[in-house]
Amino acid sequence: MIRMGNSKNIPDIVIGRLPIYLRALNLLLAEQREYTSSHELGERLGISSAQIRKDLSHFGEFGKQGTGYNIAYLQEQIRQILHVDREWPMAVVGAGDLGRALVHYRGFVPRGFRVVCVFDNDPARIGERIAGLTVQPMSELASQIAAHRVQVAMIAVPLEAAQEVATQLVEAGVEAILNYAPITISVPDSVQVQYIDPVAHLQHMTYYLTPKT
Amino acid sequence: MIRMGNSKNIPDIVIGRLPIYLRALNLLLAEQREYTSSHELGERLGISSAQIRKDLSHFGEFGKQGTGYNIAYLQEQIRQILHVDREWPMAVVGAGDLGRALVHYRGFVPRGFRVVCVFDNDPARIGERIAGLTVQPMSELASQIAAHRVQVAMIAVPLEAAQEVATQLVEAGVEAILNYAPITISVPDSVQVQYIDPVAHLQHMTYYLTPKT
DNA sequence: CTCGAAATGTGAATGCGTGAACAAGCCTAG
DNA sequence: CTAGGCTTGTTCACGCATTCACATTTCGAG
Ligand SMILES: NC(=O)c1ccc[n+]([C@@H]2O[C@H](COP(=O)([O-])OP(=O)(O)OC[C@H]3O[C@@H](n4cnc5c(N)ncnc54)[C@H](O)[C@@H]3O)[C@@H](O)[C@H]2O)c1
Ligand SMILES: NC(=O)c1ccc[n+]([C@@H]2O[C@H](COP(=O)([O-])OP(=O)(O)OC[C@H]3O[C@@H](n4cnc5c(N)ncnc54)[C@H](O)[C@@H]3O)[C@@H](O)[C@H]2O)c1
Repeated sequence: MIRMGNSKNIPDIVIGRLPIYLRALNLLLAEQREYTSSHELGERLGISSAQIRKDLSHFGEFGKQGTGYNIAYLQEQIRQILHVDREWPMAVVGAGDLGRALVHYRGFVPRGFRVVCVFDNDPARIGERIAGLTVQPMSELASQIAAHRVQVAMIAVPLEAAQEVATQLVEAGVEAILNYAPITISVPDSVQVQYIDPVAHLQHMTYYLTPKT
Repeated sequence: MIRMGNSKNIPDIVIGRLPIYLRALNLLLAEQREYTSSHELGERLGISSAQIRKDLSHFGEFGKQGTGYNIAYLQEQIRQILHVDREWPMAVVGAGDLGRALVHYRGFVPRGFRVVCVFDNDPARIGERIAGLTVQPMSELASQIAAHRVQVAMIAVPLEAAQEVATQLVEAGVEAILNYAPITISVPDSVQVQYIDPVAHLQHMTYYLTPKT
């Protein structure tokens, strides 16, 4: 059985680790390496080798006993599992400091994503050009998202506007949202949402610190 | 017993949720609300009310039966638990697109953090002023971090440079690092590390999506 | 060709986190 | 003052995730 449990219900936490494995495999490839092992990967990532083997075993048998994993092959398999063996067009809403950094970011394309449109509601910003894209008014959002077949969007507007923007994105057909505004948004269950809040991470760490001053 | 288990070993995953609770309390306060309940918080955050009550009970008894939680009081308690009832000075390394957005970001100060210095190794960038700060050369890193009593730093350099920068930060005395470069870094166990990799979040979501084209 | 070292994939055991349920306490309405 | 509804803090049971440990396979050295 080449591919067991492919359509089974894989724990979400396992899916969340696959991008980390993929990141590590990219680096190993860049180092001209051909084979690696669950032990080496675990070492680099601070994860137990048993966990890596078990995670991968949900999707098939990618390794060889005594040898380990062929890096290029495993990388390709994980890319297929995560559906990043293609390029996802993305929309960015909010062309402020963060939004502009995201549009400029060259790290998306090599990993399966490309920003294809950017929106703002500030008349002063609309029309501005960022990395080859023109900032569009919100009135263009629905039509642009449809035209570019956009399923993935990033929200980079102030928190007061985040919920409304999320609603507009969902109505336009977006199915996955990465929200940078520090607020939990409400969307239909069928829409994927992830959050990035650097302050939450910082506060998590300061719990363990003793103030110096 | 007013404060039970304060020094006990609280599960790390619980600590990770406290900033989310804090974020929600900030919003409720902004809405002029005085009391809330575990049920309301759970509703807003998509978390079960039982979990919220259990998480909080690790640190003490902050609510009143029949009434719920006083928002301002609970907020203050969580701020103390997380040690953000003060302002942590922070360093930013890397004054590129992302680093500049971080230095400009006005969301740090209201939640307990302030960027006090920023570093880069590009001669063209050194001396540049960003939001009132001057970009410093890496040779200044150790002395500046000591002078400002910096314990927390953010890494916003290309991934090739991230490990070396992390090592320098640790040597300078930094105890917590928020790493934006998409690579797992190696530091002593005594140093806290958190990662932000938007692509990892995006890839996590695309697993659940069906490509439209 | 044989042997030993290395590494996978997987059941079994352990440990941890989550949700259900409830006794006890608080507040308000009447 | 009392009754009823609401909410907390906590116990318990369940289920999920992680780690352990090993049979099995592969490779390379001698
Ligand atoms: N800058 C950072 O480093 C950083 C880091 C983490 C999180 N964030 C979060 O990201 C978001 C954006 O941050 P920023 O620093 O870029 O802010 P910003 O103020 O520079 O940019 C926000 C942009 O959103 C636009 N906007 C406002 N309301 C809008 C609406 N209803 N529809 C469309 N566009 C709208 C504004 O015109 C502005 O251009 C904020 O929620 C912030 O908390 C920022
Ligand atoms: N721009 C984004 O939206 C974004 C999003 C997520 C993650 N990231 C990550 O954040 C990091 C920075 O991204 P960016 O877009 O700002 O890149 P950038 O190239 O614009 O900026 C990087 C800066 O780091 C400086 N630098 C390089 N090597 C250094 C060293 N050894 N010491 C000190 N400074 C050094 C460079 O001079 C440059 O100014 C990258 O690792 C990137 O993958 C960026």
